[in-house]
Amino acid sequence: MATEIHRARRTPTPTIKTLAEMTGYSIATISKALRESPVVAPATRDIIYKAAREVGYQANARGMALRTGKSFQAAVLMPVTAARDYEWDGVEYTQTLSGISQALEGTDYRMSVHVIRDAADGAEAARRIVDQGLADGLIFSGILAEDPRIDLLVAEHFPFVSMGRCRKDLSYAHVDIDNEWAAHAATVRLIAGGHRRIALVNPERRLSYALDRIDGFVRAFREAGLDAPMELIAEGDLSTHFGRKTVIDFLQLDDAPTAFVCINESTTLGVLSGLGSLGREVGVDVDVIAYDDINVSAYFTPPITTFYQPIEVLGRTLGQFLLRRIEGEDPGALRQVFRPTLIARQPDNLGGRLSQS
Amino acid sequence: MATEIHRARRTPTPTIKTLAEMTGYSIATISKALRESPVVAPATRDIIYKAAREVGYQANARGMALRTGKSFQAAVLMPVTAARDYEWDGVEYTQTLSGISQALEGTDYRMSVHVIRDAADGAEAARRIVDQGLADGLIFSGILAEDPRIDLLVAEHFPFVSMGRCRKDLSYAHVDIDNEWAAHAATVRLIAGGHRRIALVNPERRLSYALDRIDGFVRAFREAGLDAPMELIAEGDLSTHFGRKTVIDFLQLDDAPTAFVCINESTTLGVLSGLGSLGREVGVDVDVIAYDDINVSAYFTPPITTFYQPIEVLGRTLGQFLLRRIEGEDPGALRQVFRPTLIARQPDNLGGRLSQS
DNA sequence: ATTCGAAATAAAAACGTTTTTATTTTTCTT
DNA sequence: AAGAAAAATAAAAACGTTTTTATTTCGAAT
Repeated sequence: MATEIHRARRTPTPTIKTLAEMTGYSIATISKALRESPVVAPATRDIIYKAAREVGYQANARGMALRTGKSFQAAVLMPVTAARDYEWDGVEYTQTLSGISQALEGTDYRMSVHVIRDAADGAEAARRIVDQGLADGLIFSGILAEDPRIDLLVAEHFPFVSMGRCRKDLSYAHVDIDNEWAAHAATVRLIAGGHRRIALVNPERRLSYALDRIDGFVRAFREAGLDAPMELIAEGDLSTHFGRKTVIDFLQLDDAPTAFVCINESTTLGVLSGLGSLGREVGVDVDVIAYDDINVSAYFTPPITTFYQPIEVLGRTLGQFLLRRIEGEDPGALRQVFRPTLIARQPDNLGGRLSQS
Repeated sequence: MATEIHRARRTPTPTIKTLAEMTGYSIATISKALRESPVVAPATRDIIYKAAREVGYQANARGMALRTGKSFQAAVLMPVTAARDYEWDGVEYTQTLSGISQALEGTDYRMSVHVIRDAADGAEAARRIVDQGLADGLIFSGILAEDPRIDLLVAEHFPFVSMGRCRKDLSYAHVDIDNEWAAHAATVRLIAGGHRRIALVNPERRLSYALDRIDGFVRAFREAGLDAPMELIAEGDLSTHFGRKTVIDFLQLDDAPTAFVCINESTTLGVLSGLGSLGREVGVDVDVIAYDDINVSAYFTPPITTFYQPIEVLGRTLGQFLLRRIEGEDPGALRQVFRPTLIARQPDNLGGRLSQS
């Protein structure tokens, strides 16, 4: 049997050298022309472009990378729950990645994803990316009140954009959801409905946005001249299990909550599951306001009032900001805080009904 | 004000040249020693390794890439729904990515994610990855009965592993879930429970696993000496909306189904939502068997019987297979089909109860 | 008409590897 | 002890760019 020819190269992939031979110019001129350098004569530029198009020239990323020291990679740290038994942890990353990738489209940058299991893991990954030059920029979320990654990257002058803000006063590019505002709005709404015992189903306190939400929650009570029920702030991971457990625990209290503000869709499902098990009905016995990550609250039974913020938009902004950071733009100019929109699906006036009886 | 020094290099990152100077050997020997080439004397190797450890030498990926023509990237095509109104979809992809990344840990490979919006997009991405050498291997899912990506990659001898099998008789590395078996098992279970009118909530027929599931569905009926109700096979995207719509449509039929076999968790939620709207109760009026992607069916009200397959394991296998493919291993040896386990949470014997009345 | 300076292009070096080829050193054979 | 073969190492080339430095060309000024 004849030897098989693997991957027979039809034409040896065109390089800058190919173009040099085609046009008679030197490779230096070719390079400059393609980079739109002003030193090369317009006429020459045109000729070179034409040749490039003709053979379908694509700059070799590896050559560029070696010479420039860049990697043309935008790294994203993607958190994945470390739990052995996987539970939906409500971390909706596909949309984020989609948004980032949209922003990167048409540029020389590719998106590389680094899975991290916890905060320490994330810090280590950031360190590695910086030290080994694995990427030219970094995007990450799950920002801690004191986040070592932000400290590191700011100190190293490494381009990055965080999804979320830490509590330190540093200048860095970021995109965030206005959690303080949203928690405030949700709580105000429930207080207006007559609720006084409102539970906040919240993430762990070391997460920066957990604190933001507590701030908003407390402010709503304060503005109503009430004391916020701090003992009704549950702290945990974002799993469905946590939502369920919280409801079951809290409803055993003497002075049980009549309403729940949930952190995300995953916990909301758990809250509904818990209420179902206890025979309580949403909108009748208890009110729930949630955060809609994946646009599915409409399908819960009953549909739940939520705050909605399309994550893909955040992702796109993250990507755009990162590109600008990599270009050297000042981080101070690159910040955006989104306010989610309220989608009312429940009257949230259980309290009102209660007081009538 | 003095000029600020950005990223002051403490020590200029050690290269192979640094080691050459340290040890007195030539860079050629250093390279060979680090690559564990047998031509270099063991004693020399030790000296070089020691020096490498001492300065914390890390091979420069860009240099390696240029010289070897490799990219040290494992590309993953991640499908994201093109729908404007985002619906729960692809939530389980984070688990896949996590598994792949686990397999890549400790190797020189990084994971780059390419978001694709539809099948055509995917084919184009694959083409680009091959032509531009963007990666050394490729992983993708959402396999069509006739998948152009598989055709392309097989023809190009490009290393890849698919999550799912196409219907053509080709030799290629793949990982899959035994959908035929699972659909069969679910249907058998419902038939045994007394159901005759069983609906299959299925993905579009051009997807290979949609056909597998139909095969299993039909086989279960045939083995029971019955005709499969082909008119009760609903075809659509995997959205929650689709699940809901299917239920509402089907329950208007004269000869409406008494049971539903669902494709995934998202559609299941839609099915439950639909049943809720119609005032039907799961386990009383209708039985449902689902596929559990993200382990939350236990939290539905009521909990739903599901087939469960930890996606992360699939991801890990995908990654491992890809590495072996890149090493040049024969694709014929790299195939694995997983059978999900049944988690019974409902008796599924509504039919039995019906026939008693 | 020379010379000068600017504009355009070419040549050469460099980025950090791996690999091929060449050279030196060692070991063995007689 | 000389020579050949084998082992170990060194030198050089190459991968495809970008960038710095050098050279050529051309028009303008004297």
